[in-house]
Amino acid sequence: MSSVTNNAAVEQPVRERMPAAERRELILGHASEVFGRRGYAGTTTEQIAQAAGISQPYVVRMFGTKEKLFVEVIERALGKLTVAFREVLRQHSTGEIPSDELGARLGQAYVDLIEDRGILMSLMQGFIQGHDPVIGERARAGFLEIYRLLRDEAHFPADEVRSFLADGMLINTLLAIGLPDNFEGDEAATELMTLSFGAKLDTVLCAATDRPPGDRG
Amino acid sequence: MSSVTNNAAVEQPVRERMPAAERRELILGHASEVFGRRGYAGTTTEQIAQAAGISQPYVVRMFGTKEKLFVEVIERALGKLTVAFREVLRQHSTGEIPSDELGARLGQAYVDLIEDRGILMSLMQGFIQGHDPVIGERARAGFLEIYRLLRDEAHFPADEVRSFLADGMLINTLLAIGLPDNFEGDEAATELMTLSFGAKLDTVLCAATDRPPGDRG
DNA sequence: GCCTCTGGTTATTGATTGATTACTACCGAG
DNA sequence: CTCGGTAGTAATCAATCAATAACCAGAGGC
Repeated sequence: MSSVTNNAAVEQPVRERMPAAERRELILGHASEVFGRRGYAGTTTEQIAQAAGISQPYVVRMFGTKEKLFVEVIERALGKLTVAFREVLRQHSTGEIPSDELGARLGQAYVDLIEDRGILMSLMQGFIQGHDPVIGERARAGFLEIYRLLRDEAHFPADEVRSFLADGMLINTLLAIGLPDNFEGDEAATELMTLSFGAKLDTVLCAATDRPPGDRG
Repeated sequence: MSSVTNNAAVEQPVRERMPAAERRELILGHASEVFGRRGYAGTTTEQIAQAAGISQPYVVRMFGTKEKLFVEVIERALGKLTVAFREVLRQHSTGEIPSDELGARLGQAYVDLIEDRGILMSLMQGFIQGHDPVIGERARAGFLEIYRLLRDEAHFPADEVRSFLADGMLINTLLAIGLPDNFEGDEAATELMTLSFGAKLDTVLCAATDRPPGDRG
């Protein structure tokens, strides 16, 4: 054995074997992030592979095609979103949350999702891809699914649902243009973000720069 | 003169020479539409060329690079948006529009822009491209420009501006997922679109299917 | 009638990129 | 121990695409 081989053995195998299901979820997580940042067409399977620390062909083979991977990504994001909402609804149904707080709590649940930016951004990238026959179909269905959930399960008046969704789309857009990462103290940007992100502002700004919460530099 | 030549003269030359400035604007218009539908990375210069009825290299040579073309497209969209808003503000300053109607009129001006879908959609595609160093920079600056216009020139309270922008982003998202073209009578979709597009609903649905306004098929 | 500027075109190329193929390594069961 | 299934990789390919180069045509001044 050469010393090189010895070294390789000593330096901890960064890539270890992993059960397929676990690897799959790991890829989906990284794909969410990359797709969310660069969009469907703007992302290469190679970029996702690098983010996940594996080879490009493995990404493709595990999901069949890039398109199928993307659909799974937005399906997963949609799932996480509805789970978060339904959890709030469950707490409401058990009396843990009074009716006059339900709206605020659902809003809070949405804003909390900002922390995993991949979820909201990849969803938004799915929405913007509405012209695509496959992706668009899922995007529309997903959007309406959320609409119905808020109207029929949370029993919000239709226009309140509309307003709720509008606020969500503004949040998505502000994240998409990268305002928290590039506002550089701009007064208008700060004001708009304060109004839009509310109590979560700190978290949003820290996620951008990797500073601990509370540190305004 | 041969009869062929005569024919050609009669059948209007589909491609005639055109002053550069005019050709430029024509390309920008078609590029808005295609970029707006398929996104920056998802659009090829060839698709834009075909839409504009010219060759692909001509598109590239006229704008230098695909990226520069895209930046010009969102710059143009931003321009049309601010012109529309400032026209309302001008009418307000001359007393043609009372103060208590200003918000509704600005909203109307935005919704009116739906008719040229390329404008709103290409802008949105610019927003979603926020990670790009060149495009993102322009997208952020443009968004904040609109924010300041509404706050400092229309004198809206900050939270009303936020709410106004949120409504706009919802409209953009509904158009992006292609809901007006693919709702197929879905009750929830109809309700949401009615609330979001208001009086412009007819126009939106007709632009989708090329039916004259009023015809609900 | 020639010349040149403007408004185009065709042909081509070098890089990317999603996908396929064929191979290797590890691990647990019998 | 070996055999098969699972978890991967390296090598390669066929398309696609933005960009460049080289060329062509009409119109108008001189």
